[in-house]
Amino acid sequence: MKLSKKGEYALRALIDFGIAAEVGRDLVRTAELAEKEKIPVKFLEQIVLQLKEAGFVESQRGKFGGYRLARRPEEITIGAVVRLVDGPLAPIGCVSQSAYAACTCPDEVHCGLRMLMLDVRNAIAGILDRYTLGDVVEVTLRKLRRDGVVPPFAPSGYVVNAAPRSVPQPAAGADGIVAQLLSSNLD
Amino acid sequence: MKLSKKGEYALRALIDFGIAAEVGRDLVRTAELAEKEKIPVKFLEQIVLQLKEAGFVESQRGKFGGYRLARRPEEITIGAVVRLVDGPLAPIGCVSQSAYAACTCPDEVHCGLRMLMLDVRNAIAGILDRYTLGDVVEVTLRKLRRDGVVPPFAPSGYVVNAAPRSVPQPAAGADGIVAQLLSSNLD
DNA sequence: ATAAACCCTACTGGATTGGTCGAGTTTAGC
DNA sequence: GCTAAACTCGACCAATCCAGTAGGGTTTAT
Repeated sequence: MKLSKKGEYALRALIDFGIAAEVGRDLVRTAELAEKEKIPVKFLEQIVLQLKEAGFVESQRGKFGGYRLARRPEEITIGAVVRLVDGPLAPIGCVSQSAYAACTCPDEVHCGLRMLMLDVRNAIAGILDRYTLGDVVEVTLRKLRRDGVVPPFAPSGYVVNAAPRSVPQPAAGADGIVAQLLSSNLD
Repeated sequence: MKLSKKGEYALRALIDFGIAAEVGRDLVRTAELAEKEKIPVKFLEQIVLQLKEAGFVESQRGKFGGYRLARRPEEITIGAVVRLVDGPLAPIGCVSQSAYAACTCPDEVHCGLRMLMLDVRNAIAGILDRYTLGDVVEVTLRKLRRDGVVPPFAPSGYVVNAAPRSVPQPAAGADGIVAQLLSSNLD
């Protein structure tokens, strides 16, 4: 049930673009991002390019160019990014919503395994399609602020406890760690 | 977030062994199972052998031999089987309980992505470690019975609505499809 | 003009997947 | 004890995917 390195890098990159935006930084260069995230530059370039083609990110070419988010972070779900880079979320083709494929089993209708895997796929999608880049950026920034750490990509003169963020709506029915971090004001 | 073919076949095989046991059939031959499930025989042999080494299944060698479950179906969680065949459930090493591996990201403590992936891994494990082979067999048999289909591996003379099953305890807090199927007496 | 950035395509070594093949070894029944 | 039917074991294999490398080409600010 793995997320590929590519998928991980894509998400890390987007999160960093989100943090940069939040912190008042416009463009971020791939070289800079690669160094910070310890990702091979040329590999990251490919990934970010794919993110651009998909409309998650936009670029400024030429000297002093770079990348930035093309949409508001709350409009980018994690699920959409993972599907783009790693394909369907479902563990098995016969329960995929976005890319159904009949399985080889002789009796799909009575297949208990299929029901179970449907639960798994719904659980995964329930999280990944519910939370957005905005949520993850928010969680990350909160943790950084709590520890008094200056966020990456902050322009010089950035003050750590600058903007007290508006508390976002916790996702209904969610009881995971992210939901807790988002709904509580502590930690 | 895929389950491998091997993992799928392993589960399908175990479910069939479970059904066979439930239906009064002792040993099942790999050839028979392979044909029913449309799995290449030699591939299935390898898989079943691995299931035997792990103690899920036991064999009777020689003519008229075959395989059967080595434990009660309620004692075999789906998660244990998937871990055996496909490795850790966690989408990413740094949130794996059974096989933690530090990720390459520079700041694991403040990583929002990690929190999110921890939620995902908990959601997956919450399902796969909660439900057992017994649950899946039960769901499958119920659906078959509802439609008046005679289960596979039933010995001749098997009566479809034979044993009214005891209603198992629905897993607390679970709200997936499997939980519903297990807790309701209809459908 | 030049340097610094993004853009694009091709390639590649290693691992994994999803098997196949060919022989053992064990056992039931004649 | 012979034989057929089953499990057991190890090697092999083609294709695909993964995780990058490599090497330019194009655009833009100064």
